Amino acid sequence: MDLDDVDWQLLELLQADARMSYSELGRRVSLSAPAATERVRRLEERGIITGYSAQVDAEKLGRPIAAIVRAKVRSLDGTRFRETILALPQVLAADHVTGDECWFLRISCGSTGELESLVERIQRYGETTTSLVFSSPVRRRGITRQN
Amino acid sequence: MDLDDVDWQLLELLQADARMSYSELGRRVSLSAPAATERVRRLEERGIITGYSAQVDAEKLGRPIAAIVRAKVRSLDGTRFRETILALPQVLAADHVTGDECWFLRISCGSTGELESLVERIQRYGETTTSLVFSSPVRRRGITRQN
DNA sequence: TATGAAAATTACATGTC
DNA sequence: GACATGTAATTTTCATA
Repeated sequence: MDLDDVDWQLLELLQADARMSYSELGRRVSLSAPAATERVRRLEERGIITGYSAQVDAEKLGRPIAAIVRAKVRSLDGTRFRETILALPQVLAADHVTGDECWFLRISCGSTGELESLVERIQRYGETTTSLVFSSPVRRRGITRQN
Repeated sequence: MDLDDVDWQLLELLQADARMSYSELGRRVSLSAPAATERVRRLEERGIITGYSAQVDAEKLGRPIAAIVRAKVRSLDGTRFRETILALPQVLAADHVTGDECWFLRISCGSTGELESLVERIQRYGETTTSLVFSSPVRRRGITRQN
């Protein structure tokens, strides 16, 4: 997609700290603030930067249970599954993948009881396998330039 | 953790757009800019907000292959596994979970060849199961107040 | 609320094809 | 000469004591 060194630096800086000011970004990449601003604007426009989000500690927000639920969903039920399950607030991420167990859901909830009823709802669409998350040593590594 | 309505609103706003200015945040929650700033500062200080990051499109950055690799790692090899595998730039996330297949790795790479050699490296620590990601209909839902 | 800093906007310069 | 991309200068908005 034809990015130069400065674009990659900006991407890395913004993946590490999305609230960094344009002035500071400019300073770090040795560019004036307007030039840095324009670079970032173009990265957004091209769809390379898709958004900016605060990361929060789910545990501190009263949701200590994290789980990965894998589900086998029959293709006929796919639409309803997407409409109902994927819309639930406990579903933080959902990947449609190859193989027999075709959905991977990342779940966050307040108690094992809540997880239980959630899994039961998912099971109306097919078999599930649930794994509780002990820890996530790598949380969200940024995409870096691959040499 | 004793958050009020305004704190939750700020969390939702910042999870949706981490670059929103304090003035704008204040406007949205009917607070002065300094008051909003102080609220956010406290959320950071309390560890509720852990950071801010730009989201990027891996595909547009030349990494069209996303995969979930599940690995069975013998506990004796755990330390070396953490040191070597979890440090790789292709590993975007890693969860240590309950059950036999004790690691879930989210992989992003440029080609199936790259994925292959990565999986081979992981297999030195134990058996793996790899699923290619077709799509991720839910990418990173924010944590919202649960009623 | 007041001050300095940063963002947005405008105009202008430079380099590349 | 036209376009992309940068700096400089100015005004408005924002951050922060």
